[in-house]
Amino acid sequence: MARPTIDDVARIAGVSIATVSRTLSNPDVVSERSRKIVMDAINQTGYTQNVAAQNLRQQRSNAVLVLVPDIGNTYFSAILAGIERAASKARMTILIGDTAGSEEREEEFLRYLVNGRADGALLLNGHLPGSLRARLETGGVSVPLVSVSEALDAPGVPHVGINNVLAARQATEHLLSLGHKKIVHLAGPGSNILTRDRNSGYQAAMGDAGLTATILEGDFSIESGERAASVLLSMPMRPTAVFCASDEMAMGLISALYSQGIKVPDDLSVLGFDDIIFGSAYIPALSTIRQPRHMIGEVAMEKLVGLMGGGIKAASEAAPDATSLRGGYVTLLPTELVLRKSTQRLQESS
Amino acid sequence: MARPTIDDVARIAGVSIATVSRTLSNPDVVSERSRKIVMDAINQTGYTQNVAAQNLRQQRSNAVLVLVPDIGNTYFSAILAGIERAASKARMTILIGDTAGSEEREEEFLRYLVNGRADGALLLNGHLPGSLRARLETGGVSVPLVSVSEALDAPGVPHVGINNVLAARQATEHLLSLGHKKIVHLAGPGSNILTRDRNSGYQAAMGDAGLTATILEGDFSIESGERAASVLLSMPMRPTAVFCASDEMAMGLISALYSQGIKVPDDLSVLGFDDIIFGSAYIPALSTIRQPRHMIGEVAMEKLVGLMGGGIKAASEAAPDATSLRGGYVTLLPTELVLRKSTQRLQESS
DNA sequence: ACACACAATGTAAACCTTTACATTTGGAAT
DNA sequence: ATTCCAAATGTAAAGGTTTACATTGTGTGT
Repeated sequence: MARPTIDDVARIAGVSIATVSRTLSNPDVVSERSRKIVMDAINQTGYTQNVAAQNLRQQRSNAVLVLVPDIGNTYFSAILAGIERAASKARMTILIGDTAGSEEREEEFLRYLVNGRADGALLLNGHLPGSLRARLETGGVSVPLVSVSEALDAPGVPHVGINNVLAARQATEHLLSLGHKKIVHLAGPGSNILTRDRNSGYQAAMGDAGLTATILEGDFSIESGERAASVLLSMPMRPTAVFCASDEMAMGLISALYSQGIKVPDDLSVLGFDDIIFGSAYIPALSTIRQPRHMIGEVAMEKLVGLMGGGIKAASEAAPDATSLRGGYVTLLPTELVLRKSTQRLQESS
Repeated sequence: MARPTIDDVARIAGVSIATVSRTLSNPDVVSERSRKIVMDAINQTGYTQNVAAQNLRQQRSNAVLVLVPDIGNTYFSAILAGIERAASKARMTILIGDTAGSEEREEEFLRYLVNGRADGALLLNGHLPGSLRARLETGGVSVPLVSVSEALDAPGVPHVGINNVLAARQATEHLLSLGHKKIVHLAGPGSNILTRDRNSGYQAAMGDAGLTATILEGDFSIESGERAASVLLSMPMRPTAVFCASDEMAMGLISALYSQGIKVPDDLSVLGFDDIIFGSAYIPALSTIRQPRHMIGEVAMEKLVGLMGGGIKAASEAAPDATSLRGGYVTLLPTELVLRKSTQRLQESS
């Protein structure tokens, strides 16, 4: 027997299909009696609405596209968990698209927005291909979009993330307060907006202290942290502290230093960024800047739902101390310095 | 101007909508000339097929549900990356459902299979609610399903994962070969099929060596590794090696031991499981059993696509040395012992 | 010149809902 | 009893495809 349709239910209940549809979508307008009969028929048949038909008729999918550069990366997957949560609260389905660094795949996924597979998108990849940007804004019918974590270079797209310049300044000042003067920043890829912000926060703090800034470019990965170790050690004036733009790089760095006999924090202080879950079990336990990744995801999703005119209740309540800029277009969630064992006061001996 | 439909394209091209549909879905049956005209019209209008209409008509969604216990967990997210990859190759969309341990959410997501949102599912959560199990098999129209990593207790559902008893035996024998005799196994939750398999692999190896097995129950998390440290230290006969059922637990354990002055591997050898990316940057670098998580995901997805009658080419080629049991129902991918620094030969001194 | 086969195209139905609008029903007010 | 109104229900159209079947056109073999 084929899947039951609304007609089957209507026939069994002895009402019209309109009544069946209404008991499901808008129960208040149908009489108590009918509602009961219909529900019985539904239970009896095991009927569920066909979403394809629903989507077709309603011209929306109740789904949102989430574009991530790498779903396997803890940094993103934690944000995804937050997104999932908010989505489920708003009864939305999420379609996760892993671009894997390919612009082609990126475009492919973004087509979901025009072919009706998704009603809006959360962009965690810091990029919106021009080909689609134009298209999405054609005719003034702009698609609900919000950039997450990594801001978009497009104007007018709401954003939720952290204040990277502030966070980097906070990080640098911590190291400064421990007496360090030769502090280098192991940064992310230069093309990155995140990186540019963090660089300027670091530079500002160093400048304020009358010190010279040194930036090493990495790519957030463990390996790039490892590679940084040897260049650090070969520097004419060996630094006493390094502020890494990701916990991964910090770990790679520390472990590579360790195998060359340099101990953290005794010989060198290392500060991470992100506060991924493995930092606390690292040896030494990693001092870092915490990003509220789960909340970033949640807030972003709530914002998107708001944009789509959906009826989620307290979009702002979730993040009581968020900063809003540009008239609410940009939401910056607070970061936190978490002090563990990988940074310490500069030893006078040296 | 509203989104162009197939009618618009047909009108502009001066052909029927059938021809337009055919040039898109089955180009060979339309003449070169028409194809050209139609494509021009498509480019001119920016037409894309409406998926809702397509799904409705074709009675399928080309989407699969992927049920995970926790999307934020690296273990799963790496598998997801593999799934994504294979899905994209097969031009399938994946819907990731994070059950977050709630059976209610689990059921909610599984309803996707009956309401037409998804055509099949990949189950990474080791569980299929009875309420739906019956329903899915009603009328012999069973839904394409494959369990991944954690086998299902349901019969007849294809599975792809690793040979946990073999892997655990391999792990234990490694420790044995280093001269250890007092080896305890820090296991996962007892309810878990994975755990039961690994336990028996460990027990078998210990039995073969004429040694007594000791199992400590954990839950795969860093914290449960930390907690294990104190119970390990308070054991009458302190073990010289511990085999952990996850890298997370291994790290938690090592770090908690470290803060109590016990050094790994000098005072105690620790072997992990999974080979998550952070193991190599850990101090000491973690010896572990590698699970080919990316490939597990890929193979699982390919298998599912096969079940759905889809036309993916070489489903088996991806995993040349996989073991197939029960007539292809169970695919077990090879694990690998990766030796790093956290295990070493038992020092005779003690 | 004709029949025939085959390729290309077109027509129209079907997929399953939601919802604007029309109709019915029952009761209240006159 | 009649009129009117509101609540409940029903009817039918619309949403955009795919595809079975029908039709048209073109060339081949006689």
